[in-house]
Amino acid sequence: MTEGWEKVYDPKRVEDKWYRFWVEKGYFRAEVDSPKEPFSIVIPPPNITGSLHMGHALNNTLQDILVRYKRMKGYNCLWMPGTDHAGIATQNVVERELAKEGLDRFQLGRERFVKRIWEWKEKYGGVIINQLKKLGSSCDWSRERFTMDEGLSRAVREVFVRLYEEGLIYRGDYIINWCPRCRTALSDLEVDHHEVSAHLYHLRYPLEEGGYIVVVTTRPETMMGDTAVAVNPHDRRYRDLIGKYVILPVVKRRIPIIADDYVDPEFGSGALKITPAHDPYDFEIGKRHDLDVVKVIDEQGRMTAEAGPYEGLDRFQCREQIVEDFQRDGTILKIEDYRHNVGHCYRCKTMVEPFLSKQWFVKTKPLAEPAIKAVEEGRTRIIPSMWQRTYFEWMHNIRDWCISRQIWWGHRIPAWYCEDCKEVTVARDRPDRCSHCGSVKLWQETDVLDTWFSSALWPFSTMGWPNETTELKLFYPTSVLVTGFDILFFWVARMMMMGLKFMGEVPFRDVYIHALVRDMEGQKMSKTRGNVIDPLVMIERYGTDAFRFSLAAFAAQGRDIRLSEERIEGYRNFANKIWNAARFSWMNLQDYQDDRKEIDLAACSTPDKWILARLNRTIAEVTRALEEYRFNEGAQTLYHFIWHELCDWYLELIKPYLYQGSGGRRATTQKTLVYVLDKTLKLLHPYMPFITEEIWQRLPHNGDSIMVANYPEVRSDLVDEEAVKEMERIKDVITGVRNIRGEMGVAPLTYVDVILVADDEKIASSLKEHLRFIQDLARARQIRIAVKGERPRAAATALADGVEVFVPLQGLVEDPQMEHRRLTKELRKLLDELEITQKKLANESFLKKAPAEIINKEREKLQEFSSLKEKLERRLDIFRELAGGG
RNA sequence: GGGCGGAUAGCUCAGGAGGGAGAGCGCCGGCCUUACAAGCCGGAGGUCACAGGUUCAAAUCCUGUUCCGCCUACCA
Repeated sequence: MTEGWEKVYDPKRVEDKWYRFWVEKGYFRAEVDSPKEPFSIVIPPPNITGSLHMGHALNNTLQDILVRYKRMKGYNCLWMPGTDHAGIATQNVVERELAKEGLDRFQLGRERFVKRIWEWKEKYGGVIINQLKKLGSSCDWSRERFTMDEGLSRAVREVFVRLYEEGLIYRGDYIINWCPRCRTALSDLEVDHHEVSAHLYHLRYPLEEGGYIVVVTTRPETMMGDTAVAVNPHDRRYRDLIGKYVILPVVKRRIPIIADDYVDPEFGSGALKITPAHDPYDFEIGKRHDLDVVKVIDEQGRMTAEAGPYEGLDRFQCREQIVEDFQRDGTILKIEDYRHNVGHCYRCKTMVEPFLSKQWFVKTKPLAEPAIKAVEEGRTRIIPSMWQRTYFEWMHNIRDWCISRQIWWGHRIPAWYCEDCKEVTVARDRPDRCSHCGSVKLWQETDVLDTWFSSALWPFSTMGWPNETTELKLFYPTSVLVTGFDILFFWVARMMMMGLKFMGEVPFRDVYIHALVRDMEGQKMSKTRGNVIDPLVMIERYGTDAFRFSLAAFAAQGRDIRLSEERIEGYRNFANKIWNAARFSWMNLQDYQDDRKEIDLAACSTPDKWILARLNRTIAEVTRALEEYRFNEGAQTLYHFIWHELCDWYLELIKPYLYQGSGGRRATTQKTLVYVLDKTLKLLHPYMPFITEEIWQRLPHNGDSIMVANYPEVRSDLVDEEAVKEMERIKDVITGVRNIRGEMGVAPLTYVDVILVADDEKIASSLKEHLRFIQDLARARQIRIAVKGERPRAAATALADGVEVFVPLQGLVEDPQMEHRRLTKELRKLLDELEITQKKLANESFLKKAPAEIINKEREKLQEFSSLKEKLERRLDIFRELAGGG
């Protein structure tokens, strides 16, 4: 009888099946020759080293919801998938692998090492893609891209050359962030600052003419690189010393005392040691004062020959050693505890070293301006809008972007150096001769580009740029970018700059910034904290649909998500609820015949009309929510409609019609049921793709797949407000009786009698018409209906709109206290509300200034409350009488 | 130092273009009522952080305070 309809929904049996089906049917594919309006999203490409974490899961769930929704809405959808080569991260992974074999990349050499990474990529790089599929992502996999593809690499070279030719890429000596472990430069963004415990060392630097000056530093190991001591020009203490010399301890170098406004006289001793090679601001000061630059730390974080006796020591060992030595010889006057922020490599957590070296930079200001303007003018919207501020803040203070990396995995910079004239030739392809002297002795730059350089081109490079492709014409600018705020600067801002520069148009119309997923304590999930919840485990445990729905339900705008497994469990139950509602429907649709006709509202029962009205409200709400990226509101609306309206009420109400309704009534009910289920499943499909497809296919339906069916539209012609009001009254009566039963301890199986006293004939006849529902759902046997008739004395009371509900109960005469207490409680609540309303209406300025609509509403409330109050008090009198013995 | 966000039921959080406080989970009471015990019915529980202000009306708007969180920054 219920073949294949187990009592408990089993996601495992259906998910892979439908995913394969969709792929085989080609539903995920975008069309290049379609008249349909385009809708496009490029995926934030996950790193090839990555495996699916909560961030990916949320990010891709939201994208998939949007794409599935738009696809059903009739758009020609392109969801462009792909992966990122993740330069440093990937190189690190493969280096670790080598280390296990006792090798390092230098032993292998560049070529073999890069080959080794490609091999690794072929083997493991697709892991995350399969995980995305597991999540149900409906990307156009036939277009999958990789940032080191031939096509994308060509785009990278093209952009590099053009920027270079325009003078927007330059090469020069600057202080950059250097990771001594990765042995590469990092951009400012790739440095994580966090507070560490350290010390402030007060060092005594002897003056040439005798005496000394005290400088304060956190990094005594850099002192051999000092080339000046700076003081504030207005600092009286040192005014006389300006222009004098200090003899640097250890290396005995003679260095000047200079004056610079940068020095804060309030801090420390007011004298600052200047190490131009190892501090970004010292470097600036050095330039201003034309100071020497002495490097004392090398690219591996070890002391150089300039460090004299400390040569060869690691920078931290050197600090220990020098502190020990200086304590012994009295150079250190004082050591204070000190907490300050220090930069760390975002990939390997090593403390970064400000390091002077020759690097390639992008001049960002000219690129940032149009990107700022585009957002100001609303050509790109950032949602929620609070992130706009952050975007502007960063864009206005943008600094040049260091794009060269001293690693081997990545796009090698297309610049060639001439051995003869030492000049640089930048070209799309390897040049035959030096563009300056014509020499053929050329060697290519060994540095590669920052990974984010290629991802900045992603929205157009994936569509075939620099060729003028149909894809670009159709799908650029993309409709929306969905991403986390953590890469707003890294990625979004740079895509804006590059998109505007090379496409002359913004890369996306909307940017939807979603929250970060945290654990239940609000901590960022991380492997080191051990608080990671693995999405794949959640999928395994609760099913993809429940998991996706949870993420969407959590995704309120502008707030972080604290994921709790209990909530996921709750939505697993929701999936099961839907399954069982479908199961029930299926059982009652065995003889259903699709007459292919429109719903005839006139032929519908009141519950039918009610659910149709509620359905339409739901369609409107969910559609609005999705259009506004309010995923959680859509989820909430669906949850409430399906569980608390469709299941709790409608399915219960129609049981009598389905079980023993006469032919016509049963058929109409079936028709409405099929209609409502069909629309509901479609509404839900973007959130829960698998279970909706499974059920939809099992129930009467038209079409091959729910994922290419039309998304429901509001049908106001199917909304009958009168019927809704009528139904709500019946529901209130039922709830009233249930409440009495519950409160008075009537056993669930016991039938009660009910007396309904209606305010007027119309209400009475409506009640009469729907008697059956009250009998069934309130478990009432006899129901008497009267208009303003005599109220029974020994009966419990409930009130609904236009009707008083009485349930005569044995024992009420003997123990009237119970009902008295119940009514008193009701009355107390009512009186509070009544008082508020009365006060408002007694207030003259309210009557004068409030809109008529509100005043009317208050008046209606007053009427309603007064009438209820009267009724309640009348009942209370009776029970006071009974309690008091007359 | 600058910027941003949060503070609502025991817990996790919605809501908020100002007009009768919501959900899930948890809790209490009762039910295996033939779709579902991953369920059904009923119930309790909130001075919407604190102090001012605007308004006829503030959880919602404004100002300040406190406490949390995040981003950003060259005070050695």
